[in-house]
Amino acid sequence: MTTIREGAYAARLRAAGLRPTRQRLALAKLLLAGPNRHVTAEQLHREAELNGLRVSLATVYNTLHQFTESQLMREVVVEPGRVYFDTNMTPHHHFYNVATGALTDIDADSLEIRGLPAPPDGTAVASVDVIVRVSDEKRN
Amino acid sequence: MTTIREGAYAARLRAAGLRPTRQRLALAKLLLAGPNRHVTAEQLHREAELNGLRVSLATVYNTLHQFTESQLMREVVVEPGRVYFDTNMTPHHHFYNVATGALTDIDADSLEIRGLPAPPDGTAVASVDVIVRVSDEKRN
DNA sequence: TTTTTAAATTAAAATAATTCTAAACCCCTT
DNA sequence: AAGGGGTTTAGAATTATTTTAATTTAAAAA
Repeated sequence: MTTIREGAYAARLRAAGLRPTRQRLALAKLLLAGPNRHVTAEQLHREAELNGLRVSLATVYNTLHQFTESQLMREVVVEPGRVYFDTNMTPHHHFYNVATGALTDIDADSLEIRGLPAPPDGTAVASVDVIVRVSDEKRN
Repeated sequence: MTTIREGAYAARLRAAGLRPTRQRLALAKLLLAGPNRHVTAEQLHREAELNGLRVSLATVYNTLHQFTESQLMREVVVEPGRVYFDTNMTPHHHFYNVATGALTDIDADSLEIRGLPAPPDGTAVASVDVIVRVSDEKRN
């Protein structure tokens, strides 16, 4: 027992095989406290600095990717050059507002996909991502 | 009747409001002759040069985007930094082999999506993209 | 506790994909 | 044949991300 008491986030990082460093802990708190979030690396970096954490953008990228590998988050690509990191790890899909960039979750349970053909020879399905692109309806 | 006879590709470009220039015609032939294709800008650029067309990468990008706007093609984003241009304009989805980068079409008619919730307030569904990620099954 | 070791962080440079710029060019009409 | 405006181009610029190499820090060993 080297440490008397260990925070819940430190424990989660350890469980994922990641050393609970200052910056990882701070980012984990920003990301994983409260409701699910969709953030870009740039957004999270700005947010961290606003909260007084001195952290480089490279570290934010590293950390987001490590969290993704460790299944603490997932990545969502909606457009060229637009990648979100998503803290919602339950199976789900997304609405993507092409005008505002806003992502909204769609619970996987509410969606049923039937008739999916067999995948190409020698391959197996790893995951299914549905992105429903939406736009402001006033238009037209 | 300014021109006696006009190639089929020139006519298609005109119909899309694009002047049938040498490079646009050549790229259109590469893309739209034969079966449907999934290409990156870089691939098409290399292919054009192999076929003796002197064309800059910027023009390939411009042309692919113009073709996309004109509904001659569509764009498919599968991963950060990986954009394919797809000549199949019938409604369809994709298998994406994460190991090889290969895209395979899934006819939209074969797929049925039920239970899609209402889109966020003030928005209307523009399109639905399904990407089924597959990997080599030998693994494991 | 101090030392050691390996991992993590950083600034800065590098890379990759794409877009912009401004000049040269060419398609089309007259 | 000539002129005008869209088109093409090389190269610079931009954006997003990754790498590098040096420094710092956390965890283990002494």
